[in-house]
Amino acid sequence: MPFTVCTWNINSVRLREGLVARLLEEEAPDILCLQECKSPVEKIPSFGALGYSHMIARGQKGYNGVAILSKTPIREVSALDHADLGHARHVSAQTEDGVVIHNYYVPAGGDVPDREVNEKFGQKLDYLTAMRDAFRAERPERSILVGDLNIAPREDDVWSHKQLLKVVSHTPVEVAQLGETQEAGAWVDVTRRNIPEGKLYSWWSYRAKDWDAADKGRRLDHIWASPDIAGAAHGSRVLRAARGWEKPSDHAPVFATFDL
DNA sequence: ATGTCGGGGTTCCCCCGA
Repeated sequence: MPFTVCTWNINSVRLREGLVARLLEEEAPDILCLQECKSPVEKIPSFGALGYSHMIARGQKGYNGVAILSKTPIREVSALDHADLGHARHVSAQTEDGVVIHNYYVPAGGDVPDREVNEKFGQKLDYLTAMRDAFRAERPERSILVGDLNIAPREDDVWSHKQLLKVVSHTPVEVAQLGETQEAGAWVDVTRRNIPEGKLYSWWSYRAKDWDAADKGRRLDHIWASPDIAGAAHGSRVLRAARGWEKPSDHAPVFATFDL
């Protein structure tokens, strides 16, 4: 059975309840993973009326927050507070088919890419180290990792490699750290396996006058799979149009389909 | 330094975080 997963940094699930509903109605993924819900779990709107009656989430007031919505039953596997930040940045759940879905919101890391002067950058690196160590301790199998990883690793994942080398999200130290995390789990970057060539973005700043025309994007949102199921993935895409919806999130949804 | 958003609190503006 084909199985479609979607990841979307929604930047407030309560403010954008209507956009989530639109996505579910128009695209009907089997699983939708949200980040930056910015809501306590009990205040996340229900999407049960649209057929998504199962949700596993972690939330906190005002910041962060991750949720996994599903058409079919899912059971919680874990909710990890990597680097002991006290944040709601991860939750994982297992489908009835035995597939584990990890939903991550990696810290953005502030403005200055130097942990000596910017504590948030240090927290981002520490968070990635903790992720890496968790996958070294237990190699993922039959698993999918999605989320806003807040790093655009490849040169063609940003509008200008040269101009972003010192910008948090594309610095060599972050890219190396993300690479270690990916390697620790033998994770396959499904999006780039399916779309190996060309510029590809999932985020465009609110600050650009005309985000579409300027197209100064970055690929911060990712779908990875463990090597045992990565070959089953196809149909990866970014729903760029959602960035142009009314009162949009600054991130676009990313999709992949698995024949499992 | 700046741009534009969202949330929360010391609210009807200001701060933080992104």
